[in-house]
Amino acid sequence: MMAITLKDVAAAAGVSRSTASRALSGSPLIAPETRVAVKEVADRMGYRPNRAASALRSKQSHVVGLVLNNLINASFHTIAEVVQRRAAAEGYQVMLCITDADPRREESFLRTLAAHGVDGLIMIGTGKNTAMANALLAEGIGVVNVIRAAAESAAPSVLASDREGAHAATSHLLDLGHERIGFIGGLLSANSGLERFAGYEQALRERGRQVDESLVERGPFDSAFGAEATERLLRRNPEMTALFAANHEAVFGMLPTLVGAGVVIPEQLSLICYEDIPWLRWWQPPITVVDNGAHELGDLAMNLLLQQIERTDRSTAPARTGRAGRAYRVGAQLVLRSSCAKPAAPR
Amino acid sequence: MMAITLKDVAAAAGVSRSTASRALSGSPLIAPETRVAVKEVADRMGYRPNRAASALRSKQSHVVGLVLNNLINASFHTIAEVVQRRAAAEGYQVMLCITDADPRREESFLRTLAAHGVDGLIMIGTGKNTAMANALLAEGIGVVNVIRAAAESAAPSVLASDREGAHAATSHLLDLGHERIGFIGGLLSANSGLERFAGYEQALRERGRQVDESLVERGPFDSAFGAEATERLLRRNPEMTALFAANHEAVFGMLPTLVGAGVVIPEQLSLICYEDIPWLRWWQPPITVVDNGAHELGDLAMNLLLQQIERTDRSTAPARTGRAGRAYRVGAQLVLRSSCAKPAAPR
DNA sequence: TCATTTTTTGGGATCGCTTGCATTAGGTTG
DNA sequence: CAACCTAATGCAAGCGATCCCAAAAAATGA
Repeated sequence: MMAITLKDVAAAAGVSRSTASRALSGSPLIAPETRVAVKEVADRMGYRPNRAASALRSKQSHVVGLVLNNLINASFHTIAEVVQRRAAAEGYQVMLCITDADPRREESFLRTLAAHGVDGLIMIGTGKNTAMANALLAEGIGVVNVIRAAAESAAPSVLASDREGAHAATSHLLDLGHERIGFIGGLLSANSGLERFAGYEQALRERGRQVDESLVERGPFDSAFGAEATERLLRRNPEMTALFAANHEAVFGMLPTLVGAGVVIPEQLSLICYEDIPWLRWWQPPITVVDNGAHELGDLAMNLLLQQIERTDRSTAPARTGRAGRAYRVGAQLVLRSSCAKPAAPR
Repeated sequence: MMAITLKDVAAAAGVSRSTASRALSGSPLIAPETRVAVKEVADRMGYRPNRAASALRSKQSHVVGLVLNNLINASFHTIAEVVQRRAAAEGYQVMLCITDADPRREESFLRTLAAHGVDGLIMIGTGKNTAMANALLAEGIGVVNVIRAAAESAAPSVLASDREGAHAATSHLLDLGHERIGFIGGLLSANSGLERFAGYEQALRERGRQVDESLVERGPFDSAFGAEATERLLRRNPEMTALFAANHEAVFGMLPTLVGAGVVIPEQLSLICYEDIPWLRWWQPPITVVDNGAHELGDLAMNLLLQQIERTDRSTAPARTGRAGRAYRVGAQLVLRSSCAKPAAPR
């Protein structure tokens, strides 16, 4: 069961292999009638070009790598979907790599992707393999960082606006007249955790207020923490009138706890969550959220990657080595729904 | 910036290309010392074998395809994660294909995957391209169906136990003494929708009861439908004491609606949901669910695929053509939590 | 020691495609 | 009509690995 090769098509069409190749790959130096004829024969025979051979010879695999922590997280699988869709639309396939944020696994994937000759890769990286990523870039492999980017990265980055998003959410609550606003966030070791807290702090400062650490809970990105943190905050701060959940995974634990504690939203507590997880829209009441723009992050990343690939395509010169990669920001959007109101007893 | 090739490694190690190749690919016919020496040189030089060349010559790409509807659905991205992890652990890369359940896109992906020379593929298919999938199988490309499988498929299938899961859930509610059990399900056009309804019906029948269509809501797999369906059921059936949500996406709309309507679980309504979405465990009260075993589905699928790949590896004979592929079932598990109780007023 | 077997290595063809260069066909111009 | 140019095609050389087959080296036995 030997597969049909270009040679077979050429023979059947009565042309040489070169001509057949040019006809199918859209080269301009070929007679239009020849092209049509060859294409027709190829179709009829069910010819499938051998990508491995093509990649070997032309140094173009039409494959891009996607390196990320996991697919459970909503932002991540949204990005993965967007990237895959755009890639497919442009004639590229996507190689999926899940790192669990482990630098060693990440490094191994980078090597493997390079071995597979990917034309480029998009990474939500750990920041620990920037040197290697830069080396790949210098070799002519496109690289785009998403969400996280080390300062030394020579590749362009698409970043979320964590600080701005948190700032907008906190400001909105302050505008409504809230004084005691709880904050459930990620660990300060995580970049997004740091930035969101900074946004919260900045908004308070701008109104001449200070962060009250008794209103702050920081922990891992998971539901169990969300549940515990919520309980602690409620117990410790009976006078808390608003809550900003900046740790998106914690929301899974937080909402049920609030319901269980009989807290009425927004009458007793105003609430804003980070990340627009679909079901938050269906909650009763619908929850106001900060949309971090996962869709746009993926889309822009793919655009930048395609740009790089096209560029290295035409000129063999590797794309701008040395210079630090430009950073693009995707805005965070405050999506107003019904979980926020004026505090019950405004001062 | 030419990459290091096997030739370079061989030269540096003072051996021939054949020897170097054998040393690195774990062939048994080579002196142990030579192997060590060559490996060391390769390491030191940062040699990365060119997979395209390797694939071209050896007909083994070490890439598998994964074809599925989307990554938003929890079962799907869980399966994707498991498959990717297992694949990576076994030295395979995963090419991700998102079809949106569109047969035309699916066909295009199958062609492309074949063109890329994948060693095998796992598909949550539409069932409309079985002929093509069978052809690929005959060509020696491994194929495994997941969740859905056409009868004519020659590839093995890993199926969920939708009917059994629904049967277990309904039986549990009947055991508790419930008489009027609502059903929110998927459209009968979807296979899982059909099967889950069948399980619900069968459980009722076994106790000598009939399906009351006024207790049944069927619709698309989305939150909006879940919200509306819940509202309709509550309005239409004040005497309904239990609810089985067999349409996992609908749950996002259903739960908030129940809360909004002030329905107390499980005192006023017992509830079971299909699919173990993480946050259902954190709900107040924690929701009893049917776990469809997404994790196991992915794991088993990958095992079967690897088996096929190994097999076609040794003997060139294509794996059992003609015969219909064997079907494996992954059991559904009723995970008891706190959302079910005896009906308030048992007869 | 020499013939014979076994183990290890090297030579070179080959996988299927792309691409630089040579060639031919067809058209234009002085 | 020769001379020349352009457009279309063909030839053949690789890309970097693998692997058959033969050669060399090492081990074994008589």
